[in-house]
Amino acid sequence: MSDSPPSLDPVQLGAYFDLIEVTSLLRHAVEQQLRETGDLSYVQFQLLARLGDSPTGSHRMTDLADGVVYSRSGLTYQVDLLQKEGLVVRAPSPDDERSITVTLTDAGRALLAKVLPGHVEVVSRLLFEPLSRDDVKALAGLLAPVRDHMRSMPSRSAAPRRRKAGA
Amino acid sequence: MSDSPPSLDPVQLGAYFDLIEVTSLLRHAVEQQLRETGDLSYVQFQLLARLGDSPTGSHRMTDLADGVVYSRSGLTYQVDLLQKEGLVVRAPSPDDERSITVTLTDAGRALLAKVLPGHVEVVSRLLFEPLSRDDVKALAGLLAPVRDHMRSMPSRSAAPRRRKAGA
DNA sequence: GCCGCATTCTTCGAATTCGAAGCAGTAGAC
DNA sequence: GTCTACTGCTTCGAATTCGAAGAATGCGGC
Repeated sequence: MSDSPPSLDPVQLGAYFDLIEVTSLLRHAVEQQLRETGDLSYVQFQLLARLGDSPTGSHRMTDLADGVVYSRSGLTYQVDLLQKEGLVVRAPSPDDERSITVTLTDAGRALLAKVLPGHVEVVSRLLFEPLSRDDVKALAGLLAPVRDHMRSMPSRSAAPRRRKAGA
Repeated sequence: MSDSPPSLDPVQLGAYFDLIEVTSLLRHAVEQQLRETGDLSYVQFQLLARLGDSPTGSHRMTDLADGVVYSRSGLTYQVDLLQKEGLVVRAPSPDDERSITVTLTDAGRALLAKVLPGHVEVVSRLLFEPLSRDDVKALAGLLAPVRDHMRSMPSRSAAPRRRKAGA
């Protein structure tokens, strides 16, 4: 029940804090750039980018929400906005009537292309400037397993149907 | 004007995406834990933690806002909430009448102590479980320079009062 | 075929978030 | 001393965010 000390290494603590701080600062900077260049929020950009990466240019709502770590209702709201701007289109999925398939339009692709260079520029300048090529490789090698680990974790309420719901 | 290619290395891209994804997932998990254990949002926890770290248990509003990368008005709102809960106290700064000094109360310290173990547990399980001790050291060594670099950057509009505001 | 349960998406209300505007207090020029 | 610009904090309105509840579809056992 208590086989771990109630605190983290100083090194761990530093890594954790820096991780949060670096990401916050990066996000903040990127957000400004996206707002200025394409009037997009960070989530909206992430959604467009994910759709643009897909071979079909489409994804289901649920997969998008999980992908960018966002609430379902929040995603509905954001896709509404994107659709109003003509950047994406909603259509019922062919194989599952419950699902909605979101697809990038040409306008969406164009806007993505318009904001990408500036986005890349900010990320390069803020995140990658102080890192050598090997540093980046090391960072990627460190983060990928963590990502996989987190994605494979039960989402903190995955098995509540386990009788009793005890503890 | 275009001395950098309009795209990132695949390795850079992977590192960037994983960074965002890892932090989003971690934040999400931590948020749930804090909400359940102490009815705190992540920002609120960060604020209490920062105050708890300070030798005096206090900080100026502005420094807190900058520290956690938050808007000034947002910070006012959050400190209001914390004060209503009796977790912090506001007082005018002795040396500068404009500044407000926020100080952690005993109740705040107690709540911090109450949520910390669970917090540490989540971070350990999600972030550090797949990383060896050396991995963590490497990660910290990679992120610290990036943090310093970002903090030293002009905040994207830092020198607009410079005549002409030219590029 | 039919019932119960899970999954998908949306609507709704409440809470949070930000930027712009406003109100002191401070500091430097003169 | 006084004027002007700047800093630190709060108020305000608008936009976003989430979770809970609701409506519709799919899936399994029988």
